[in-house]
Amino acid sequence: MLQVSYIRENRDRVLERLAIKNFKQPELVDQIINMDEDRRATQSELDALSAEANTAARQVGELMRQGRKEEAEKIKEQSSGYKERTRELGDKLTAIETLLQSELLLLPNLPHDSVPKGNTPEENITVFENGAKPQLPVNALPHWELAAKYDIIDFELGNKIAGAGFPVYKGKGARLQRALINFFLDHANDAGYREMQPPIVVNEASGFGTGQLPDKEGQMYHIGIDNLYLIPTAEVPVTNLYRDVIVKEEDLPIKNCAYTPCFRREAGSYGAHVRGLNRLHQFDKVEIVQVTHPDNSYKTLEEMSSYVQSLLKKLELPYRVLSLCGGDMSFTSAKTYDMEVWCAAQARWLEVSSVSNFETYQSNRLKLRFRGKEGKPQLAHTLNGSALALPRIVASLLENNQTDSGIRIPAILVPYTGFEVID
RNA sequence: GGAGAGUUGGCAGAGUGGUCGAUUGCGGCAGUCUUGAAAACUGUUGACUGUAAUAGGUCCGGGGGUUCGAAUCCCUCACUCUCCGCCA
Repeated sequence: MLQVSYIRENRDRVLERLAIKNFKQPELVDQIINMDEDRRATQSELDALSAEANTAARQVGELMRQGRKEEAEKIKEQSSGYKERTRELGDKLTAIETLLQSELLLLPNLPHDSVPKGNTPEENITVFENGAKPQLPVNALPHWELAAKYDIIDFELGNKIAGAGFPVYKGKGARLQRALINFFLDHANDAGYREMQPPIVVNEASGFGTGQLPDKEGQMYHIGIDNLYLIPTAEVPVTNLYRDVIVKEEDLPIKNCAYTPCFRREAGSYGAHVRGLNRLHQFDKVEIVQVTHPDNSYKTLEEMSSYVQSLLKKLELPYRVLSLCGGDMSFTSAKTYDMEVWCAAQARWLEVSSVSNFETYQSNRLKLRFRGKEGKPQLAHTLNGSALALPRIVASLLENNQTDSGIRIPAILVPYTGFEVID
């Protein structure tokens, strides 16, 4: 959520940046500014009235103490009207504030100056590409067929016990999952990220804190009886650890990592692009999250991007890095890099990580602040990224590394899997 | 699932209708002392809103009520803890 004070003081810049994001309702900006003016006027009116009422009440107390009952009674009578008038003004103020809040929630984050213009994925800019695409034999198989051939991932069984999008990993397939999780966690720890193991359900307040609620309610699995949500990403519980927190400036940056399963309803998805592991309702992911000083967040974004790339290099996967254009970035992000791996048999790039700087957009909602040596608490910046999401990494490993004698496991993973080939 | 207790500032913990945004202790910060540190002593120390700066206003789990006046009384919701039961 953007800060009203910032919008008020930087109207033209806000409009200009929103245009980069292809925002369709620029008129909201002026509406918000006007509403805020109205809010402040009403607030000061109410404040003045409350001050009067407070003074009168204090006088009554003072007179009673002195035993001057009659005078006290007189002021009491005069004061009886305050209640209704403050209530009226208070109701008006609440109404304005509620409306203002709901309009503020409609404004996306402002894209950083370095974010390219554009509305569609085609307009994203490839900033880096690494690794050669493997040349596969003509009889190469897509990963879902490889999964069946080697009996390592069973979509049918998952279908039977849960539903589509909930695969069962078997034997070496299951061990590969476990190996990847440990590989990712170990490297994140080495890179200074403190491991957390959060709940995989969250309450409503947490859903609001990171912005999944109210707008993405339908994307999460909801446990109605207890009013809890299955997390769509570890970002939600981990970032919410710092909700309503004022940290010390010297404790920044805070670096956390977490492995969790992730649950997404993916309502409305269909077609060949969601086959096999390409899109699932439940998948595993290691997430990295940072809370930084505003001065350092863009340097941190580059570091996180490099870190994710280092994992892809170690896994020997061909990948590219995209700088997302304004129109393709998520609502809450100020700048995003997507990492995509090449899946040779499908001949497609698949997104395996998205690294974003949210600047103060999340922290404003979360009330996540830091306090320096002097001065008032100010909002910190938050960033997060996948490091990494498993299914598409597995898809890419299976497709790219298929040979006549089985699927080759990259050397870095062998200590984790305990085997070199899936056959 | 049954019964009970509780929710106050970074933490602990007072406060049961009127100078209470809140006693006190710890912690933090600054100073005195010291070569330096510790100890001791002194002072200081919540957030939000608002103003050019003052002032003013709001906040004692959330919401509502009673009252001239509510942290304090009433209603309601949420959450936490303890004991019993069940159980990985």
